[in-house]
Amino acid sequence: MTKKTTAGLEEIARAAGVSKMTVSRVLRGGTGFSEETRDKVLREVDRLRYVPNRLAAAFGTTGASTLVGVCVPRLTSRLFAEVLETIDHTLSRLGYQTMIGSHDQKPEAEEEWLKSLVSWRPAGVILSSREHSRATLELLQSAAVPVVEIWDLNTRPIDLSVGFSHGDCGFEMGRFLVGRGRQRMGFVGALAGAGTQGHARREGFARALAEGGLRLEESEILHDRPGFYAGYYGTETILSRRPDLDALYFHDDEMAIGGLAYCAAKGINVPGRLAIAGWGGMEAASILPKRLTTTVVPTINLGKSAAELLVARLRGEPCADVTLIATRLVPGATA
Amino acid sequence: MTKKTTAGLEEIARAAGVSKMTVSRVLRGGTGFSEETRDKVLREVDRLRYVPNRLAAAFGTTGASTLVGVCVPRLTSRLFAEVLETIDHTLSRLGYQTMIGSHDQKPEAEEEWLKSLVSWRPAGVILSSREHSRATLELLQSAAVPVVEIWDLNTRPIDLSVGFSHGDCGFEMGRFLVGRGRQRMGFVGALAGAGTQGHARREGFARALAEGGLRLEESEILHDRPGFYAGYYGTETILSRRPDLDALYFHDDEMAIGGLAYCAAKGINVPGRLAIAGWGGMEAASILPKRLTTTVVPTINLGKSAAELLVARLRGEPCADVTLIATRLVPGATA
DNA sequence: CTGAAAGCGCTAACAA
DNA sequence: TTGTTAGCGCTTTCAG
Repeated sequence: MTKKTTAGLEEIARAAGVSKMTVSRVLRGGTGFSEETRDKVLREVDRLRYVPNRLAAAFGTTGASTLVGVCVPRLTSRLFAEVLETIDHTLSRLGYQTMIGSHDQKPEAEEEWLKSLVSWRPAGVILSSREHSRATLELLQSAAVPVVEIWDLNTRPIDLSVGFSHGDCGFEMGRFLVGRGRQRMGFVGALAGAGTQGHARREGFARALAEGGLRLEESEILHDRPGFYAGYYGTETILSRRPDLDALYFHDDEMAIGGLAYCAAKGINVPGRLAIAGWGGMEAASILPKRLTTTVVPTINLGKSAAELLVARLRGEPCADVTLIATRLVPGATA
Repeated sequence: MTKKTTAGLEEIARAAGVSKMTVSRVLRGGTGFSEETRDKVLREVDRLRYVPNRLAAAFGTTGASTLVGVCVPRLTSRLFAEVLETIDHTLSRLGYQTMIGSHDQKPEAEEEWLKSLVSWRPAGVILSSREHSRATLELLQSAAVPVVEIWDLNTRPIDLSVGFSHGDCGFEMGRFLVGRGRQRMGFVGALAGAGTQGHARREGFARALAEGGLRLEESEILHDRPGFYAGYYGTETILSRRPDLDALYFHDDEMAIGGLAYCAAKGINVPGRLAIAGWGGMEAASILPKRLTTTVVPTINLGKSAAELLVARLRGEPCADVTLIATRLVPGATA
């Protein structure tokens, strides 16, 4: 029963009256064969419906597969989904294939995923968490594979880094709200499964307030995933403690929209009595009754850069170690 | 320079004083070795930081890799992201790894992805589109690989199908609105990149109206992606043509929320003057000022079932060809 | 319970 | 321009 199911190089070679090597060369579009041979080979490839076996190819050339592992916090996070989709498109256009993983902010999960990935001898790895376990670092080291760290810019990357500074996002928004004359500001965040460095934004935000002679009056960090619910209830909680706040900076847009929903439900005037600012730039943010003041993250640009840089590195082309992707504060009608 | 970079079975075998085969057997947890041998081997595996080479394993056993290809319309579609995430988790827990793809509703894109996938000799494939190109079908056939079609239930599947009926979703919502006494209903949809069989829901919806002695008065199908914007403008357009409509059924929740935003902006009373119903069950739908009337799709359940069925099939266990996943109409405050 | 031999389909290196 | 040889690291098969 060791019958072969599909035609291999061997069959094509025989049918075309050449050797396997010649077929291989033609298929990989190199040089070293005549026009005539090429046509003959391609004809047979087509006729016999040859499907290459990349498993064999990758295996045969120890350490030159076209598999790329990409690990994000969650596939269901809108921003990361955009990044992932862009990476996948870009990579496949360049002849690589993506193996995904998600770590949900747990370094052990990333580690376990990587362990499994490395056994496929990938050509490269794209990681999106800031913290890596010791074992992860060792694995990466011994796998001797290019690594791109994305999202949160790492100025001393393992290898390559593409991203932006969350602290700067927060700082910029803080300065913006100070400029708008807000006096008593609060932050509503979420701990679990954030993956978005909300705390760094909060700190940058606080720094900007301090620079403006103010302070971050109150923070409400939910032990929950960021989302509409969390934003709604977080707003309720923080306002019950400090009804005098006149501005709220949220972990992200979904939470900010939850906050807006709370205000709408309770008749709190936005931005008259309370300013609301989000982060991330989701589509909804720009259409909801009042366009949300937020920071737009260019996910497409980020994903494309990450994928292209990885491939450049793989091809031995020179490439920048650290690539900053600019975010953009977009003032809306809520702050 | 043909130096090996990592330890292989060979090295472990030598270090443990046994043969490669014994190491292989121990590692795969089969039988045919003593306690003592196993401990010795595992100790060396650990000490030498052995990383198996799955490329070699998959290659060596022609047609038995642990790769599973999953193709969805878009990674950025919330519902599909949930399905994909669940599939990925389930598969990796069962020892398989996911290779993703997205086709953006274009059969050729699915075909191209599949062509590339098949060259990795995957153990199985999960597809989410209803239409497949002729070449796709042929490839699937000749790859002789289990196929699970998800999302839109296919009652005559290529192999296995897991999903629900979009027509039934629409029908159920139609009957619900008729029951609520609505008289003049419209549908707001979107064509591009839907991947969600919106037209099937629309038809089911219209059928229910007909059954109630009514008809679908007006449809506005945008040549755009479904989303907040599309919902907003679609509502504006359909109401400008038919200001007398008293209920609107939307392609999905995002569009419905866009519609709600339009009503809020124009002071249209919901549901007093206009009822609004969505589809999909996004989180936001249940918190926005008024909880949206919608149909909840159990994405987790769907993804889990699909992955488990595929694995059952791979293991030769008996499994149902067609698995219906029940959706649930959740009445809110908008209809 | 353990081992030796063969081979999966391809590509690198060398010949011709 | 083309062909030959060897081997990637593992598993299957068969023999101890």
